[in-house]
Amino acid sequence: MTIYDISKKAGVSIATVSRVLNGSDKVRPATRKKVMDIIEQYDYTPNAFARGMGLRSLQTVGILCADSSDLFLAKAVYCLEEELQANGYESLLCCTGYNLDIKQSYLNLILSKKVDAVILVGSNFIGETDRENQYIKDISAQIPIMLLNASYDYPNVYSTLCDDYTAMYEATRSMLDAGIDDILYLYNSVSYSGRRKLEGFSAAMRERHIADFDRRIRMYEGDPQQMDDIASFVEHIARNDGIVFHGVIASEDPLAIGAMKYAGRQGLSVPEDLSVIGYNNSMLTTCCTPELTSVDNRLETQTHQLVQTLLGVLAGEELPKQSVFSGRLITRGSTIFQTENQ
Amino acid sequence: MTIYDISKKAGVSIATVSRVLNGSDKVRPATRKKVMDIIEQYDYTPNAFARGMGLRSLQTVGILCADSSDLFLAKAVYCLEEELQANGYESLLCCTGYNLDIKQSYLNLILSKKVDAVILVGSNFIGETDRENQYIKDISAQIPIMLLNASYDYPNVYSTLCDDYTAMYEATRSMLDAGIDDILYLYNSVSYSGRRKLEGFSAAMRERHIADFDRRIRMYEGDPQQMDDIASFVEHIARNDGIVFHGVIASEDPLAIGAMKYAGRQGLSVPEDLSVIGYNNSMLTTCCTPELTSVDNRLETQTHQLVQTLLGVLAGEELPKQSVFSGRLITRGSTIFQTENQ
DNA sequence: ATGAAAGCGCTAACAA
DNA sequence: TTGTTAGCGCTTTCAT
Repeated sequence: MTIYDISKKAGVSIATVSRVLNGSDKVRPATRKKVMDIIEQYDYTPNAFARGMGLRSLQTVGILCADSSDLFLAKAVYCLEEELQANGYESLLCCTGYNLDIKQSYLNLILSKKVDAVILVGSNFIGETDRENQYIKDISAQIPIMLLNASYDYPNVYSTLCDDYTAMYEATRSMLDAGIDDILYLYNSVSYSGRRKLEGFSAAMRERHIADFDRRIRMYEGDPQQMDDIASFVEHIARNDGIVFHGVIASEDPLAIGAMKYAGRQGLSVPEDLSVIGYNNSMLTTCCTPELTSVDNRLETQTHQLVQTLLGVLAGEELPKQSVFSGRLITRGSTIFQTENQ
Repeated sequence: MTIYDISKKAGVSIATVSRVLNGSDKVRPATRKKVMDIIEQYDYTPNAFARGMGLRSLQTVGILCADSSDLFLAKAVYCLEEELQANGYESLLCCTGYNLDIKQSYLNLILSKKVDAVILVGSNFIGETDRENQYIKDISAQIPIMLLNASYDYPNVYSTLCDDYTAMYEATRSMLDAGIDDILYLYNSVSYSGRRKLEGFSAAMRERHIADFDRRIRMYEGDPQQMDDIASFVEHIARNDGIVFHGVIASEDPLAIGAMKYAGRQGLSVPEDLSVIGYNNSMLTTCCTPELTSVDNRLETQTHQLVQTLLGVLAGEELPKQSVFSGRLITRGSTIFQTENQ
């Protein structure tokens, strides 16, 4: 069923059908109705490809994320899709995995679909070297790039993120203020955001002149969904490396949960013997006992802002290149201290 | 940059460029190289829409899921994407929400993109009435429909699912065998799969002649990611409705976690005072203390099977309309009984 | 092995 | 208000 078939059946030209389809106001109501009836009767849907051939926008944005089964990324994608849809945009999602080459080819692919913009979800799309980020420059020459939870300063690239550095700095300060200074820092990603968190932690520790704090910074390289493996990893640090700690700060909630699990195995009680802070304020924080204190990076606020910025950019407005939100520590049972925030 | 530009620069015709692009073997190696060099030099990617105009397959399948932030659905989508990509297919994801009308329009949308097939993830795409499922019939006339975790008997519709009825029946039996027969059954969805689980539970209870067991079947209608709300819901059942129970079986892990949280609040210990069984064997099962016994519905096995079936169907093979896997109970600390399965 | 040319289904000038 | 027509970029016969 094509526009030709419809036009024939309706006794009008294809242009008129096209006008009806695109909601042009230059169609007589009677004509419109006649055409609409045929369209509905035959349940006709215009071919998206033929339509895409025209030059105009397709009201579509590409969303790339490394791993849609990651709790944080999945929620981000969901919020973005919802928000975009509410504003009349479709979204095209690709999960790229964590390999940069693949990312690049996915981006080309998505570009070939004439998206109006692309959203890169998560900070692992930004590398440390210029060469790694070249692909961003290339693409931004064609369409706007929106970064969620990452930052890159370049024309036509817009960043929305949480100030992970300060959030982590303050979370660390809270723990230090509670008198705990032998803190194990767990992380599992060296992405932009991962590095910022680590820097925030280090800054707070250095400021308080905590000796050898970097001996207690450990990277977990296993599957972050396997709490048992994480617990074993922590156990190994405590036992084999002889590291003593009364606090754990993790760059992701699952790592923190793993640390709590370790505590459980050792008969240590949380928070009396071990204080634990996670990051992302995900659903997991309320699944464990005690509940997990965690940094809320205001994902929904971020996705909302990102889409608003995107709409503005597409409308040709001048908008800030970077929108930074503050994180906030949500205090729950896994820490003994209180903070001034709710 | 179009195929014309490339052909001009390479000094060949567009047909030759097209052949190179599509890996035809009717191109002299020297010519191929000449063209490839230009393509790479200009980082040219063919326009997907123009390409889509031709009648052939675009090697794309549409994936629809209600809510990509749901732990189970997100993982399913991820596994499917991965598996499809490994087999040279792209995927187009749409999150539809739980409203049927929207589903329908999404499906039309996805169809207009000439996908080779569509995968419906989760059982909430199948309604109870014929009218609700009419859209499936319509679409299956055009392309194959793959159902994950749902079943519908119709030509060109292929189902891959877990036998939720039996899995839940056996889980219930396990609990009954352990001497617990005042069981609270929590659920939050009346989807096909939700109904099957409930039927399995009821069958086991009826078989043992448990009196009034249906008084302890309760539907939670709030946000399933809010453990606290779930806990309050359970508390309400216990207190206001005066229901006594020493076991909880839930149709989803989060509901079970909520029940454990309720137990924690009441000073009840799990599993001594309350045995709890969840469903899906998600990441959450190892986040709580004690860990949650849960039914593993073998998601990865299912997604693998689904994609294999899909590839076969697209290749014109004759394949079973329905692939059913058995669930298995993974016993963890939230129950006292042991089962024979690992 | 390569090129010329006819569509694919639609949009958007331009005419009427 | 409606119709005619020229592309959009590519694939695919059909010639050569």
